[in-house]
Amino acid sequence: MELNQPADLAARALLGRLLVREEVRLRITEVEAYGGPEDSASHARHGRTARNAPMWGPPGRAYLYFCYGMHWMLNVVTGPEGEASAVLIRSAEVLAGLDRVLDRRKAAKNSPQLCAGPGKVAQALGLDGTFDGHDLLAPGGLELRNGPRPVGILVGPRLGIGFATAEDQVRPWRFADGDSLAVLQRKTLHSL
DNA sequence: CGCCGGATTTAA
DNA sequence: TAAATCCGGCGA
Repeated sequence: MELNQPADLAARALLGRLLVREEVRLRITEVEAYGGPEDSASHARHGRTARNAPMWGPPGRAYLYFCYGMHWMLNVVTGPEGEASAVLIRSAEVLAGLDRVLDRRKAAKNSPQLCAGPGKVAQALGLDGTFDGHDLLAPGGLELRNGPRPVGILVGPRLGIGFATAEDQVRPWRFADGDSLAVLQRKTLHSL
């Protein structure tokens, strides 16, 4: 699964792939690439720390972090071991296990936006810090599997990175399935 | 050691 | 538009 390559390329390769945990199956519809210390928007921007250590690990592992004091974010580690990069899973569609997802997502109704947003994706899968470093390519727990690739891909700047340099803020490292409704801020995206 | 602010979501 | 809510990273 082409994860051992630069984050932006790996990010595109992750669109359409599946995240499976027990009866819940999600199809990835939106992602964002984050690079190493040279990327001022990345958690790796201050170098290696206990929190971001998984980003330097082998590709195909999970990197989970807690944000805004209430949300877990799921990333797929990419690139060669020893170099920091990861792909944030931003949105997904529910292919199976809808009852379980609705139960976990509390008040949410079954709309195309049910898992549109990184916090929502992690919540739908019931993820937390115990999945940090988990091998997504091995059977058991949370698994990443092949799925139907998107026909058209949309590209645009990453969201929520106002703290980054102007250059990194406009870097077109957000990717989405052009045919999916589970995508945030469609207006800021354009065809690849 | 204390402060600042964040790869967000939700409801008003 | 703002509140919820907490910990990582930085400066002192």
